[in-house]
Amino acid sequence: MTENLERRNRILKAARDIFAQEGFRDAEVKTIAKQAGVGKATIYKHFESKDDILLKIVEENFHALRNIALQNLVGGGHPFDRLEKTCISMAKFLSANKAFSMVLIKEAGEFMPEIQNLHKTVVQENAQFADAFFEALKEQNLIPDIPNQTLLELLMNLAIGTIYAWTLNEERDLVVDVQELFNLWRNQIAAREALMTGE
Amino acid sequence: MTENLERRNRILKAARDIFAQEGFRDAEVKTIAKQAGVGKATIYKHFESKDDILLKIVEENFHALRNIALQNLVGGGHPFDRLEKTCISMAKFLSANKAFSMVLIKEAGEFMPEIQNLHKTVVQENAQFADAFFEALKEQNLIPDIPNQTLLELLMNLAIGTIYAWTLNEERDLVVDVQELFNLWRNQIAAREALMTGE
Amino acid sequence: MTENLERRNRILKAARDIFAQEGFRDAEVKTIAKQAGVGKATIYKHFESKDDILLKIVEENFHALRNIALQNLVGGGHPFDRLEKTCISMAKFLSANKAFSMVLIKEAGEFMPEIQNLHKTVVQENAQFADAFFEALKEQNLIPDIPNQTLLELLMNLAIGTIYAWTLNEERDLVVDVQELFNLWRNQIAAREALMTGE
Amino acid sequence: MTENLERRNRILKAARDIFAQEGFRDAEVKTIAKQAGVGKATIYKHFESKDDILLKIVEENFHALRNIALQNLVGGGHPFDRLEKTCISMAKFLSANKAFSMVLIKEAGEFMPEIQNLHKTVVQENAQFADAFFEALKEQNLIPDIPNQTLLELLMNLAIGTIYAWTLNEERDLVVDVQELFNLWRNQIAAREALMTGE
DNA sequence: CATGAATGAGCCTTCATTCAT
DNA sequence: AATGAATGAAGGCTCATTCAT
Repeated sequence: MTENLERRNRILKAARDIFAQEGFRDAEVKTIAKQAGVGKATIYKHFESKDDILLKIVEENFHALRNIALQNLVGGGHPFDRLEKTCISMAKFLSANKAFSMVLIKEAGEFMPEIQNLHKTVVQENAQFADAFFEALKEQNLIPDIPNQTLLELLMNLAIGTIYAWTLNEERDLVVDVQELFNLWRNQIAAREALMTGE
Repeated sequence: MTENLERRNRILKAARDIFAQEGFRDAEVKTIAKQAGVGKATIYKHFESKDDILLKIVEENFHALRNIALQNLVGGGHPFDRLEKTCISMAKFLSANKAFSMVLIKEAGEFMPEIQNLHKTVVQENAQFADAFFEALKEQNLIPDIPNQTLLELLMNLAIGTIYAWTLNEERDLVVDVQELFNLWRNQIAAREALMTGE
Repeated sequence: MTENLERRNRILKAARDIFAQEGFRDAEVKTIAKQAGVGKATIYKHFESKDDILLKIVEENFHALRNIALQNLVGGGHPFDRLEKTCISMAKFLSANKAFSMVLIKEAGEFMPEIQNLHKTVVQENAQFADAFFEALKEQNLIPDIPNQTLLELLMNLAIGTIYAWTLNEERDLVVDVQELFNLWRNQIAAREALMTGE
Repeated sequence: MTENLERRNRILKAARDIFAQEGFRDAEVKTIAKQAGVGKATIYKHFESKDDILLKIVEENFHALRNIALQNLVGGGHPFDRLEKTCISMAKFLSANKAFSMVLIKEAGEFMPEIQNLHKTVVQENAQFADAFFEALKEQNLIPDIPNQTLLELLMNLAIGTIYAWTLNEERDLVVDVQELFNLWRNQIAAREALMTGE
């Protein structure tokens, strides 16, 4: 049974890689099978169709990514630190699953309604969660006093853009990029603090 | 001959729309031909292959986009205003050519090495140009004193993320989004100015 | 256009032959295409699917067969002679279209509900027609005074059995077989006449 | 060992039913295995291939059918009565094994040369046997004085047609149909006797 | 010259058969 | 010894591309 699971994971991994390299449409089931070291028919024992493989990849990784976000955000400590820790953790996950990230960016929202729904759901969930979070940060003047929705979109767009650029560039390191973003942010905050108090 | 050109443009426009709606791989040449009001074979009189159509779409729009950027950046006025004007102009172009934008986001970097090269070229060109630009802005403390390369990447990522989100969301208005971004920026700068001078 | 029709008929003929030789399920579209001298895709320009080809073969030949029956039955002359002429004509048609006959016998009633419906329709139509016909024959004592339905089934079964045996045997000649059947019948009638009148 | 035999019979029965319902080509080995309550591999312990199952089904039932024919024909009593008893017995066997009958009618002569050979063998055997039989009937004027070969074919065709129609029609009862055929025959003979003697 | 009919390479998926447990 | 998971050959159908009209 664990043998079975291991095989399933090999297929998923192979599919992620192939989808990431060649795109979903261009990827052939035959290639995935070869890369996974299984026969073509075996794939259809584990998944209903080629579409189903993509769906499962997105679903399972989305699930993992959401768990990472939730676990890091709800911890103790300063909200800003928690945000940083969360983003770094997510960046690490995406970095460790670059193939998934590429698939997500490439095929998201275009291929299957299921993926679109997933996307919307996650955005909504995060939106609600982020609301309370932003307020806490604003109280300490750590972020500008602009509408939470605007802030979320701003951060999301920056995040998506950063991830998108990273998927296109072999030499980029997403975790470093994110870390530098926070460093920059901290510096800006510190500079402002200095302006307000120092003078 | 002008008849010919008009036909070619009809094909390009149709292809942009179909590619944007269905994705490059799912789009059928037959559909493009029907939408363009020409026969399938006519398409092959103007383009070498289906791939070639995509390439030409990206090339020509990239060219137009670059021209917009150059024309706006090199003008007179305050560098920050020029940046804003440039971004707004580019947003308007992308907004007016949403199909192209969607195609670019969806297929960029994945499909053909040619597109990747285009992308890199444009980034490099802009990098060199931006260098002088950023320095001017920094001199007036309009942007933080961080490496130009970092700044460029930051802005590019934010831009790409904003565009990406816009392509996925029917209700978004890219020009408005970009304008708000600059408004926010101006407000932040103003707030800091107040801090420095007001006290 | 007539070119198109001729191509369609070539495909139908090829399909009939291949279906007759190898059975519907074992027959490959590729083989039919090769035999018809067209490409595989051309077949799908004329027919929706492999199933559709079979359906069309049966429909069109059923139609022709029904016309033959109707045209011969309604003519003038003695009812018995008309019956004989009709059966002989049908036998000639089946004989000239042995591939169709084999397909009909092999796949009838098993493969598609459409074919079953066709069969029922034809039987019902013939049943109504036959009713009047049998009565005329009975009045002259040319057939036994048993229910028409029974008579029809008897004849139908004999016909089907004769055709079935013919499809399995390369050396048989259906027209000769049917002719002999009628000769035998006439002899029997004559013998009975002799008995009744002669003595 | 008897355990083994019982298993084999379960497989044969299941195969008969599935073949009858879905046709040989459409029937899946998996389905047969499930219906028989055994694993797929077990089937291949008992039979060489899917084809082999069909062959064995036909062979064994043909054997049984031939035994029924021989046992009833060689008994005492009037030849005509023996013929009737034989046909009724065979009809009963076919009726009790409708699945086999359907398989036989559907796949006979088309699928495997082996089945064709079986068919020919049985026909020839019956032909020789029938020869003596017909002569006896002719002596009593119970059948017309036409060549035995013709008579046999006539009867065979009628039999095959009757069976064929029965396999296509859920509501038919083969035994009743055959019985009525003989009743009709007897009535006709009686009527002729009356003509000859009555006058 | 513009066209759409023709084409075959190629894809996803199925299923008879094998083999490791 | 019985099994079902694994497999690859094969088949129906599609679509980018060509070509005859």
